[in-house]
Amino acid sequence: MLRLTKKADYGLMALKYIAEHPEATALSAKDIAEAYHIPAQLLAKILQRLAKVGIVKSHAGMNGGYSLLKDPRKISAFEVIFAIDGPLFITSCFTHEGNCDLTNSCTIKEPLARVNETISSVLKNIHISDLVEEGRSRTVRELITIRATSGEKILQAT
Amino acid sequence: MLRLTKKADYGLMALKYIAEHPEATALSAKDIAEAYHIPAQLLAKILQRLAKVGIVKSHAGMNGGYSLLKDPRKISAFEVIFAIDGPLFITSCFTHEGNCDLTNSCTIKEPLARVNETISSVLKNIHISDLVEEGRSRTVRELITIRATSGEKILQAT
DNA sequence: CAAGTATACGACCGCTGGAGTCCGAATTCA
DNA sequence: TGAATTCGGACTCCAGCGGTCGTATACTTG
Repeated sequence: MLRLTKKADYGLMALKYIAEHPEATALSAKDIAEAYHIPAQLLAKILQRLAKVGIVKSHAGMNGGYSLLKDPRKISAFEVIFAIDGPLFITSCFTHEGNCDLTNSCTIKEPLARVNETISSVLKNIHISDLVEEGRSRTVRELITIRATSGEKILQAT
Repeated sequence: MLRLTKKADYGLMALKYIAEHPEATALSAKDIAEAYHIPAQLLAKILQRLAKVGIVKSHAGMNGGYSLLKDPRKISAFEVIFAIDGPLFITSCFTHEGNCDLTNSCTIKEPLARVNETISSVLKNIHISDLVEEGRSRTVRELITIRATSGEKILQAT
């Protein structure tokens, strides 16, 4: 019902991969792409965008590639997705300032904006350092249960 | 970054409208569409799908239309969106059973599935009765702050 | 310096899926 | 019977995603 673009997916995967290899000074887009079996050219464009935002640094030339510019614990999934896909909101007619062509008729927008904010905060609280850790330890199950109860708390507020 | 389809939007708006007019035995798709300035034919198809699932009842013939079949407090935004858009997940390669073509390479999927669950639970806890109320009273601001703190709780768990 | 490797970036394209339309049939009320 | 309405399939239109290509540029190494 809600879809994340493949580009954002690839971006997160690539960042995770780089974070997992701190010993390498730079990893080429080609190498990362081969590791995940995704098109190299596409991944390169994604990494370029991440470089523009300052999440990643690019090294041209031989033995070049990309390296993290920020602490993995400081890179949230939100900013990655934002950098790649741009600002898209859950409600179709929601701009940065929340304008709607039919302000009076779209009374649904307010509660949906709340949902939008919830999703944003969740994504902001997930960092690529989390992705690296979860690949090894099995804390995922616990987190899911925690997540479920917190969801109920939101309900009770209504 | 995450988009809800217009159809789902329209469906929620229509259900809210019907819930706001309990005195009417049946509201035609045309009437609802005109109230919100949305294409009537499209809304009709949306309501048909909601009728199939049992959320709404259809009355053919003159003075026909649609009426709620369930208590507005028992209709969650989740089931409405699910009925209209079908099962779409945040990760592109996530089926009902969670299969992925590259199981080993897509290590990102687990944490994203958690996000997916979070969104689901939030949507399950929003009912169209909430939409009706929020259109009048100003409880939205409070709810947003509550939501923000609960998001932080999810963070702390990591 | 020259060759080779990598990023940088814009142009391009196929295609899926969302948004919306059209039309004929069935149903019901006046 | 006729008007209003739902029902449902088929259809068009088009934006945007996913992906490719080609060229320019930057850097490293021999």
